[in-house]
Parts: sequence; structure tokens; C-alpha cells
Amino acid sequence: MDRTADRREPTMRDVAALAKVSTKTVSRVINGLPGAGAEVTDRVRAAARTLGYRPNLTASSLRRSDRRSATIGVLFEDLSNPFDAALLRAVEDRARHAGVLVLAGSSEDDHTLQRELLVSLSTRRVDGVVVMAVGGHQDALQQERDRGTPMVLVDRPPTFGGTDCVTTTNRDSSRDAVLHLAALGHRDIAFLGDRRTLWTSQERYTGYLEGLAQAGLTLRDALVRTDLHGADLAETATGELFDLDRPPTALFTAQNLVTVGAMRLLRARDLHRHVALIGFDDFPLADMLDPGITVVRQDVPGIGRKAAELIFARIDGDTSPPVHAVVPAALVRRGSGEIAPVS
Amino acid sequence: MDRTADRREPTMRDVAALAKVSTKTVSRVINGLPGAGAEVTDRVRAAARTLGYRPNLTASSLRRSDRRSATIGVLFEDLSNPFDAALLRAVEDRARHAGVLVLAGSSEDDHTLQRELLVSLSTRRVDGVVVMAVGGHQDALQQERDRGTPMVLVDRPPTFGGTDCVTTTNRDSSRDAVLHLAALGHRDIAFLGDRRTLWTSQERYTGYLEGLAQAGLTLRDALVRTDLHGADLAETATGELFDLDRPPTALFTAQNLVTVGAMRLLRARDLHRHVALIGFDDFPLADMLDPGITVVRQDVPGIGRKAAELIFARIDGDTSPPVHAVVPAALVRRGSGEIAPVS
DNA sequence: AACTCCTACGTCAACGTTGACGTAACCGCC
DNA sequence: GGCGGTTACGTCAACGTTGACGTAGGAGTT
Repeated sequence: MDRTADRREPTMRDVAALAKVSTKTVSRVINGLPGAGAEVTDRVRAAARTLGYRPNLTASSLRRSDRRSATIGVLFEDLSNPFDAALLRAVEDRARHAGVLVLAGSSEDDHTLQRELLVSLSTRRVDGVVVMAVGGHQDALQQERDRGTPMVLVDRPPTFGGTDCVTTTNRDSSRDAVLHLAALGHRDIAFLGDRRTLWTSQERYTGYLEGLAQAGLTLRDALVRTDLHGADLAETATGELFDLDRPPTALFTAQNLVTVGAMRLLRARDLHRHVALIGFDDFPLADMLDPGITVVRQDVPGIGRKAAELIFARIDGDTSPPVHAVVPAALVRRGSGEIAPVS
Repeated sequence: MDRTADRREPTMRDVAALAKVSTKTVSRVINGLPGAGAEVTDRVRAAARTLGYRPNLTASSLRRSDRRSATIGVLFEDLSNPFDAALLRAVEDRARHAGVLVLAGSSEDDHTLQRELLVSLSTRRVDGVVVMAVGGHQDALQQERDRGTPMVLVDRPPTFGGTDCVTTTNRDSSRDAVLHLAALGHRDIAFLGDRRTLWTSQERYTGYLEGLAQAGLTLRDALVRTDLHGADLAETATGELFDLDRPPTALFTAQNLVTVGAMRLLRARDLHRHVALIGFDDFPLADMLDPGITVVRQDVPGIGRKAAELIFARIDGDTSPPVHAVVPAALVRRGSGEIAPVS
């Protein structure tokens, strides 16, 4: 009937008029501040309800002294990637408890896009940002940081100072994976990695080298393949490894999609029961494959929780020295990493 | 040195003072409106750059006549679920092209949480919302809709009128899956479904019934299991099916996690090469399993794109009658759905 | 009785921006 | 020389809210 379908949103003024008080008193009631009597409080509440009043947070945060928008930005590489999605979810859970909402975006590992999204977030006056930095230089991030925006990096550390970050035990876990393979007798362990511009790739490669050294194995350059962005490139590169005179007997795949590509090739050549495989990053159904895929599993919820805690602490004015939190990853044995060399 | 680390953000007034013009002129330059001379424009741009000025979108949208926040809300069940994550990504891509950012939240299929998140979004004056409705009543959604918030539902239609939605061919594709199994000679086809409160579950069950009828098969109630929320329940239920005197020779699993649970049991009892399986919803690595899992694949990016298009059209004032868009799903044959009955 | 203090309100201005409107200067044209 | 039109600005108020501050009335204290 008198549905206020497309009318203006009710404001404090409307509520005040209906309750016959001043807007300031409405403000007090809505925000639960003292200075409003019981009877007036009831009147205001009733008026707000009948009008369907919702406070306007943007106007409120414009005027308030703390200027909080109760919103943070989350800028990951690709929100449809399971790793990123799980991370977002963990941050979101923590944010909810702080009454904060999350503005989310995908940078697609593109500097321009990352910069544009940072500006969009800053223009909306988010209280802080959680960022998975794109590879290469971090000028845009540093610039944003220098403007005073609270910032926490995840998965990859900053190349500039003064900023918190949360990463996993990339190097140590990679070394452990290689040692695990070496302990089974493998001497020809290949490394397949993602783009070298990524810090995680570099760390995992360093861990691989440390593992070889610690096991007394010599590095064979022919068994190292990097810059494999995507499963297809990984599959091709894996194929080339097995065309070598002395092919590897074990593979260490240093990223999600690289693992998938390698798996595809092993299956295609019916090698999956004879060549050992350990991948970095867990993925759904890894246990349902035959053999199950042994992986280094990151504690994704743990990383997200920690990142959220850090950003909220900074937003709340914590000025202690920047933290580099490291959340441990663990080797999950499922079979593929426990295959002994044939010879 | 004179880094303005923790100082106030520069405003139009600051830029205006530096460029020796009025704030209104700064506004014109920043928004690219006519009425500013070339020389003044340059001065303002230079001043904005040196101060690191960023327009305050919240103040701007408060004052502007259209009141747009250039932000939409996305309220899905669980952002860490691959289906939801892919959908979010599709919406986000479309939003980016419209210069709009996405506030994302997970309702966890909980009415209270959904309502709270809707209020949070409305409080931040989002221009519209894309919602995956929680099961059961939709009072909160309808209430929000009645306030005038542009809204599009995805995956599940509204139980109230006047609202756009985007779903897939749940019923038809389920019927096709059952017919596909029947054509191979299966007569005992089981149905395993998620919570019955979900519209998608009901539709897929109806499709199952239609398929049986069209194939001239009779429904065996013992082969129908519903309310399987999560892989564990699905695994148990599947086990019980194979304890029957006349167990099924084929399974139609009507949801993601249900498929995984059924697969687990088939493997545990070494039935996976002898019992046919078709699942609703594709998932990563379905092709890497042995046998590959035949699925009904939804066009998730297509659904997200369509939902985004609809919400932006409504925000732009489109008042044409509400649309129920249906994005077709397709059967992807991978082996598990092509196993013939043993007898 | 005069004082202090407290409670429960109200008034006013301001947050950063833009719409409505004003105005001065200039151009062109009869 | 007067008129209308255009361009390039500026002034002012308002968007919805809250901080600073004012005030009336009552209670308690001396």
C-alpha cells in the first residue's frame, strides 16, 4: 500500500521528527551512548523501527574522530584459486568478529591492476589492507604503505621495511621434502617451480638446494625447471625430463598447478607408480588419487588468522616493530612421496 | 624527512589552497568536468600529485545526487568453497569493468548471519547485492528487497516476487544424467542428495524422478538418501546402500561433497570400477581419478557474469520485469558414468 | 540560601564533497 | 552600444552524522 519502495532512505532527522527529539539524541540512542532517558530511548527505538531506519556508516565515519570505515581491503592474486579463497575466508571470519567487512579483489599478478585496486580501496578509505604482492617490484605497495595505510603482506614478504607479513616455512619444508626423498634412496630428484620472480619460488628452490647438499647429492642443472606458470607448461617440462638419458626418479613440484601438470604427465606415461612425487601445497582429493599425493601442506587458515590479527592490531594503533610471522607447513605422506627408486 | 606518515589525509581544500583556486574548481578537475581552463587544470593536477591527494569516495557519494557508493555486496554460503569462489571471481571481474568494488561475506547457511551481513552491507550503502540465499524462509531477503535494495539471487531462486535470479538447469540436467545411466542398462539408480531445504536439492531430485519415469524405471525408496550435508554423511549413506539385498548399480550424487563421499566409499570397497557414478557439479582433478568422474558441469563463470549484468542493469535503473535466467549445465563424460551394470 | 554536581537533553558547526546558482570577462552580431 | 551567449571561475548550502559545548532542572552539600 504505502510501501516506501523507491523513496529516500530515512535519516536520523526523520527518526528525530517522529520521536520528537533532536537528531543528537537519536545519535546517542543508536550508538548506545549515555545521556538518554529510558522513556526517550524507547520512543527513538520505536520510531527507528517503524521507519526502517539504518544508520549511514559512510556519513558516520566521515564525521567521527577516528574516521574508521570498519572495512578492510583484501587484495589477492586470484580469488578463484583455492589457496586464495581459503585465505580470504580465514580473514573474513576474523574480520566478522571485529565487526569489519572485507572488500575483496584479484590482482592477477599484474602491477597495473594491483595499483588500480589499491587506489580504489584507498579512495573508499579502508582501514587497512591485506595483500598478496604481485611478483617483481613493490613500488605501488610501498607508496601506499608510505601514505600511512596499515598493511600486512601474506604469502610473500615485502621488499621494503616497516610492514608486517605472514609466510610459511617455504625453505625448511622444501628441504625436508627433498631429504624425505633422499632417505628413500633417490639420487636424481628434479625441481619444478613456478615463476622465478616469486619469492616463494626462490625460497622453495633454495630449500631444494639445501636438501640436496645436506643429503650429499650433487645438483644436476638438467633436473631443474622453473618459470612453469600453469599446469600445461609444467606437463611439458616434466615430459622433457623423462626424455633425458638419465631421467629423475623423484620430482619435487614447488607449486599447486605445477604438481597437477606433473601428475598428468606421469599418468600419461604410466610412470605414476614408479616415480616419486612430492608437491608443495595441498589440494582437494590429493588423497583420492592412486597413489595418494604426498604434499607439503600449508596451514592456510592459520596464515589468514594471523594476517587478520596483525592488521587489526595495527589499525588499533599498535606501533611495535614490524613482525614477520612464519606459520609452519607439514609434510603429509600419502604414497607418491614414498615410492623408492627402481634401480 | 618530512614524510607525512601519520598526518591527516590531504583534502580538496588542501589542493585548492596549493593551486590557489576554489575547492569547486578542484572538484571539476578531479571529476573531469568542463569549466576549468587548461592552465588551471594543470596547476590543480600538479598540486594533487605533490600532496598525494586521493578523493574521498564516501564523502563524495554522500553529497552526489545519485548516491552511488560504487560498491556492491556479495553474500554467498562459503567463500572457501570452490563453487562460491569461482562465482565471486566472475562477479568481481564484471564489477571491475564497471569501476565497482565488491564487499564479500559468507552466510554459512545461517539465517542470523545472513541477516547481520545484509544489515552491514546496507549500512555501508552498497548499490546492490548478489545473494546465495540460505535454505528455508527468505524473510530477511525479502525485507531487504522491500527497502529498495537492488538484489539478484544466484543458485537458488527467491520465494518472493520482483527479484531477478540466475540458476542452472538443475532439473533437466539431472534427468539427462539419469537417462544416460538408464541407457547403459542400469535399472537400480540411487539418488544421494544434500539438505532438502535447498531448492537445488529438490530440483535435482525432481529431475531424478523424471528421468526414472521417462526411462520406464520404478522408483525404489530405499535407493533415495537425502539430507547428506558433507562428505562424511554421504560416505556412510552410500555404504548403507551397498548393504542392501539389491544394491544400486549406479549412483547419481546431487552435490559436490556428496560426490566426494560416495567416491570414498566406492574406493574403500573397491567398487569404483564396477558401480557407475555421475555427480552434479564439476570439481578439480575429477579427470585425474581412475576412472574419471562423469559430472554435470555448471557454467559457473556464466552464472556469475549473468548475475553481475543483472545487478548492474538494476542499479542503472532498469525496471523491466524480473528475470529468471537459466544458464545451461552440460554432462561431461569421463568414465565413471559410462560403466555398464555387471549382471 | 547559595553552591556544586549530575543527568538529560538541545544547538551548532564541521567532516569532504558537489549541486545550484552567481558573476565577471569576453565574443559576436546587428 | 546594447543584447544574448559562452566560458571560467567562485560562493554557498547541503548530504547524514557526531564532537564540542550549552542549558535547564533536580539532587545533594554546606
